[in-house]
Amino acid sequence: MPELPEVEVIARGLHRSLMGRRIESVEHTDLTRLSEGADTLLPKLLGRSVERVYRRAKVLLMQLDEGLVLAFHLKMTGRVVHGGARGSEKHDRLLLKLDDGSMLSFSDMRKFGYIKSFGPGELEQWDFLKRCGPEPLETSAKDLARQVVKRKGRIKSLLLDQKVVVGVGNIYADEALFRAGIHPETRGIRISDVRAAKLFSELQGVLRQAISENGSSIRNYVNADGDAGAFQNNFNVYGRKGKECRACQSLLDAVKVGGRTSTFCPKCQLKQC
DNA sequence: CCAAGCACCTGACGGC
DNA sequence: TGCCGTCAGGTGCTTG
Repeated sequence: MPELPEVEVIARGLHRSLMGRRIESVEHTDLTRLSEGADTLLPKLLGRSVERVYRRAKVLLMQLDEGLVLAFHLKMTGRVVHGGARGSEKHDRLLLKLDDGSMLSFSDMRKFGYIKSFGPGELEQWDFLKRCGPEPLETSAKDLARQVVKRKGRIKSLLLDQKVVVGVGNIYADEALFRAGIHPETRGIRISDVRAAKLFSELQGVLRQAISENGSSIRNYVNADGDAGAFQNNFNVYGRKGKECRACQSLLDAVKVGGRTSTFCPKCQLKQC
């Protein structure tokens, strides 16, 4: 579900509300298909305190005491929400009670998401993170551009490739391509260095703006407090097929690129093969 | 190594 | 009302 801005907003919210909280009990688990069984995960959690919550790529990371780190990948429909006491709900996978009586829940309708735990020094050895490319907001647009201008793949797929750049999903890839005036099917190798740098500069802008507006809510996303984001009101193309381009009033079109719907303006984003 | 396509899962929605 | 196809914010595996 969430892309970089949504995970970042969740991480900041949880960091504020969970710092110093201790896990008192596990109220509910459905860890079927999660990477770790309840028998090994749950004993590690009891009595641990939260020291820091942060994000790397699209992964939410919770640093606990004794060097333990919990990693949450939300995939398409995962949620991590902190709030008042409540009973378990249909898609809850893990429900923790904290020492102030509040609850932390991880739920995921489609069950693509997962939780992994890491002991001291183990997080750095995690293959998933080792394979990840640069963070888009901590790398210059020029350096990011180098990753795509030699590649034969279509630019939309390259933006979604976490080895090229992390954190970008279907929404922000389409929005960045629109802002840069690049057709999603354009081959990386057909894009000049200057236009590729412009693309990543626009990507950085759209990601920053989305974070400042609490992320985008299409159907499932809510932040750590259970509130929806607002950036979906600023979409230029995502989910707007058949509507008028905000820049030129042409009707927006959509194609499948790498199996993902890619919405674009046929006039503002000319195809260059 | 790179590019592309399908698999994983549940639910919402539109057409008949 | 119900059945069927299609679609959904991501990634992993397999195939050329």
